[in-house]
Amino acid sequence: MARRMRPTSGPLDPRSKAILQAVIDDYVTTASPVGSQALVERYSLGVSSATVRGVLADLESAGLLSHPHTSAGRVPTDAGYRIYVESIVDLGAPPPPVEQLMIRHQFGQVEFASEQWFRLAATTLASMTRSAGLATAAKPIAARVRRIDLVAIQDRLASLILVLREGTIKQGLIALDLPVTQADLTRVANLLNERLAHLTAAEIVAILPHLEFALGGDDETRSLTHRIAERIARTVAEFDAMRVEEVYSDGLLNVMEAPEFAQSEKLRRVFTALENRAYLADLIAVVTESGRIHVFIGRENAAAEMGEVSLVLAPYGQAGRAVGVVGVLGPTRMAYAQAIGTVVFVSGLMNELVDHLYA
Amino acid sequence: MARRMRPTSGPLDPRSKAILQAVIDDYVTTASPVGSQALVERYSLGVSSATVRGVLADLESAGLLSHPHTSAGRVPTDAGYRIYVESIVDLGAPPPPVEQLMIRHQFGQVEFASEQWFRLAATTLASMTRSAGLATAAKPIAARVRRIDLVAIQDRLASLILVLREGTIKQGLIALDLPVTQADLTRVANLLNERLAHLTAAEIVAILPHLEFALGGDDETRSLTHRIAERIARTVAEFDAMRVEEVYSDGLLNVMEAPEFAQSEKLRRVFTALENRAYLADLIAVVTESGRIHVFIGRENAAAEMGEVSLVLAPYGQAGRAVGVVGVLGPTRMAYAQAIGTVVFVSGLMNELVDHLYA
DNA sequence: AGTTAGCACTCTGGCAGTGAGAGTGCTAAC
DNA sequence: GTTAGCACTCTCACTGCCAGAGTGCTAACT
Repeated sequence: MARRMRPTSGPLDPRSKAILQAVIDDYVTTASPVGSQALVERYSLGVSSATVRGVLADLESAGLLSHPHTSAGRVPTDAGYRIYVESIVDLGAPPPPVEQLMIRHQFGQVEFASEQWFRLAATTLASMTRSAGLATAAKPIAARVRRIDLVAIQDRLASLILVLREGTIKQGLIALDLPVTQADLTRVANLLNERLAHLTAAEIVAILPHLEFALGGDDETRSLTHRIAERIARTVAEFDAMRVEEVYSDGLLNVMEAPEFAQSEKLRRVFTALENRAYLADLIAVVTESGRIHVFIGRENAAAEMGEVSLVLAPYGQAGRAVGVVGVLGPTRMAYAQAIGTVVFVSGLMNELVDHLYA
Repeated sequence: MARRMRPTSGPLDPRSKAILQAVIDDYVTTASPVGSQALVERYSLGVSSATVRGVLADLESAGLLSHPHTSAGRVPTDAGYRIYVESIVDLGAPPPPVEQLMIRHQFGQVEFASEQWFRLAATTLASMTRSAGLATAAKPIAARVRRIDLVAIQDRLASLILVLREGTIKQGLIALDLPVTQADLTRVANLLNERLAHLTAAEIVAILPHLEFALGGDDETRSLTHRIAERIARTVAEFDAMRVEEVYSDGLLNVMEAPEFAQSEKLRRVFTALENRAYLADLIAVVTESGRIHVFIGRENAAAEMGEVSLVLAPYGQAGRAVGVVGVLGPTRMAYAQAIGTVVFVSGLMNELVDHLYA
């Protein structure tokens, strides 16, 4: 039985690989353990069920398949999925051209640089993969101010509205020492727009000392302008420091439909993991830093709640300027090829949109 | 057996009412059908289990209780809950003073007129009632423009930023016939701010014809200004026409924990109903129009997916100016008294905030 | 050597049967 | 009108049982 002696770490011979792939394909569609007979019937492997049984036993001792119980078929382990994913990660199965066209069309109709991009990305991913779709906004490394506006709310209360280059709008309140009119605020806003447009937080801080001298007007106006400029710098810096602003998700219902989540307890764990976004933020950081697509499979996830789901996440945007993440979340038993192809496609689309924004 | 002959439509005698209430209280906490013995043990009803059995049989034939099977205890029907709710709807059980104080404090820390209000309301309701919390923004009947800003994006593309009195920010793109600079746009924005501030959509439309004459500047600027003013009127009108902008929700996980949703199929139906927001929008319309708290119990809901959940929804705001809705969603087996008390309390808080905004 | 047919073995899932427990409805006495 | 007593019903958990599916092993075959 030299076969059984093969070191578990070595690369798989083609036949074993084909059979592993067949097991995974079958299990992904049927959701039930797959036996040797079913394999020879459904896939043209060119060998008998007895031979397949031998290979299955090998794959199991290599840790790629598992056995719910003696007389059940085989189920892929996370390691098995891993091997499978490694062999397809570079390409996946891209969506059919017709769908690609449809989706391009939809993206064309959505407003420039608005949060609708990300919602649409999540929705598209969800409906194409029948899993949950995830998307984060493209977050600039160092955001730049595009436009500043000040709105009088009450005597001593103003609202600061900050439009960043990437289209993000930040709003905040400013309490004032002295009563001001909308006209005062408009004047200050115009001044600030002149001086601060296109600057980053650091650049604003750098010119703060020079700002006061450059300004005309009375003492109060100068001090007010200075305070607001500081506030703007702080707001932009806070935005820069945020790891992930928000994760848009859609199609969580698709995940609920998977038979493995029929007992709502498991489902609950997944939702809990998603609701506390810290873990997701970690994964997103990994993906953006590496700059390439990642597949996180089941228990490979550090978070125990994620033990039965997989994530396919891809970064998009321009490294060093603005990056975001799109991806899908589904049961470990996921159609990885399709999921990877779709995520790659959508991240490509988002790349184009970001390029357009920075052109 | 005169007892059994009582017309089912008549008002309940005090003892029956007390027993119905005991059944509901017990069932709400234990989630399992309650029998006559359990009732006499746990509640001081002053009568024997045999008597209670008689009353239970009456309540059942009146359609207020039901019987999963011969030898199980009683379970309240939707009609039973309805009777119960009618008797407490005016007051409910307000949250304990300590909690009230804590929540007031939290609301005090949140920014004025921002969406954080509504998120906080939903979160607060969720954690206090251990159900899902819901909240919509206070939607003005006729929104007024507070501030207009125009940002140059590209040569012939500008972004319109519209701040409404209620704090809502609307953003939209405007394609331009001729290339313009940010300076041009700023000039136009200043003009528009002068003329359109504090106006409603209808009022803007009314002054549109006079706008052009009043303006100086060249033909192009005049036509641009006119076009943007039209666009503003349209945007505000669209906002007015929207029934419900967004429903913030939190604590859906709490609902997942209820034993009646252990099979995820039922859960899925509820989520589906919430995801397609049309039905929720209907309910919200009912509540805002009536101006009072509403309890929608189980199958009373027209939407079949909602057959196993109840909603407690209360309006807040100022009738005729701006109204929104807060509430909770939970299993039919819900602690109605607590839920009603909490919703009333939170809607009161939101009232104060709105009053402050319009003061 | 690798492959295959045959076969004994194991384990699950569904089904019927059983008994304890809970709760009812009815009746007769208070 | 209320209560005690009791026969009755129905569920739930447990058991034993059987068919079916799938395995692992061995011996024969190419």
